Amino acid sequence: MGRTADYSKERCSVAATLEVVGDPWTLLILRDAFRGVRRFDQWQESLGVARNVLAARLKTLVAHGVLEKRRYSEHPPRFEYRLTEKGKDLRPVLITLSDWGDRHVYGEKGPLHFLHEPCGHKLRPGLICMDCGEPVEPRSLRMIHNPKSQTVGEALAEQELADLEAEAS
Amino acid sequence: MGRTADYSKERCSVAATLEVVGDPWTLLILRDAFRGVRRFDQWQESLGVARNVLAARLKTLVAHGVLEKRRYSEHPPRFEYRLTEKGKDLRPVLITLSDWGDRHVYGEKGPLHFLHEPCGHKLRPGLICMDCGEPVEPRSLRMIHNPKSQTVGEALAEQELADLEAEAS
DNA sequence: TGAGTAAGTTCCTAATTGCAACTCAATTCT
DNA sequence: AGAATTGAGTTGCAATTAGGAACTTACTCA
Repeated sequence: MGRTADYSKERCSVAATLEVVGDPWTLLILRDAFRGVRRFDQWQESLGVARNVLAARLKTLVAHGVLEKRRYSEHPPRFEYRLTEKGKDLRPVLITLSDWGDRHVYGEKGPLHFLHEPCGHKLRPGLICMDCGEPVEPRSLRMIHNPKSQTVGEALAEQELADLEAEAS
Repeated sequence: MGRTADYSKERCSVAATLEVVGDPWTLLILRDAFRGVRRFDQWQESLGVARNVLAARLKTLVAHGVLEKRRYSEHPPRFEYRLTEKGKDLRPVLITLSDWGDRHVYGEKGPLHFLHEPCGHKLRPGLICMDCGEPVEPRSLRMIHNPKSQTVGEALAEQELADLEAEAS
């Protein structure tokens, strides 16, 4: 049937996230959004992505509540896309992706990095457990998987309903 | 020309990582690898991915040094795939993806989570700066982008050379 | 001898991406 | 005033890719 990967029958939070941001280009669109890109043509020029694909991606990101579409000019009707809080919460994903690319593809000379202003260093991110404050060691984690929970598709549908209700109020 | 997203001309560590793990299914293949999956048919059954696609993904993950292919039986020739150190370093990416899905799709009732054994809580991951130890606040980061650095394609090519030399020695 | 398993490969079809050109509404240059 | 430009897409077509199922290869086990 040739459609692209469909994770909606998985029961997994990783798959759930990928169902929203896992399409080709989507994460780079979001990277640009964090850099301040808000308009169609800025993305198009920055990424060189096909315009129809960009239009489709923006539409689904808006549908999932990651970006918000706003009219910023009435008279020539013009729109911009801004990260919602939900979208901004994806920053750690971008940071960890960037860090891996830096260390394993570019070998410390990465072209994109984050400056941590309080200390003035290039950010080397580390994960901690917010409950005990300790750094997360690989050995200290157990992966737990509850096969009885909702599928990604079910959870996304419910999420959309909740979004609609929130808007209505 | 209809080929799927090609990030190799970007100059960006995020794009670099996605060039390696950004194909459909790849991150779920890695998620399973972290859960202990090592064999072709285990992945095939767990994901329901087409076998040709799975074979192709495993091949590129091995080529990029994220997985290692080992023969675990001589006589019926049988192979398994294990995460390399480079592959294990992707764990923070999976953790942040999982955390976002948990919070924004499943709403705290996620089907997959990580148990932090030292403190016994479900892991709520937080990012810190490893230089100063402070938590990373969105406001405290500046994104720096050096447009003169290598493209993703150049860096990956160099990386592969380095891998080959390391093997030869 | 026949069934079963692991790890793929091959073949075909259907979706999707990529690309370029085109639309539409309004604004600015000449 | 008319022409060109800008922003934000849409439309149509060709080239790939993913999906699906069957087929191969090389053994083991009953």
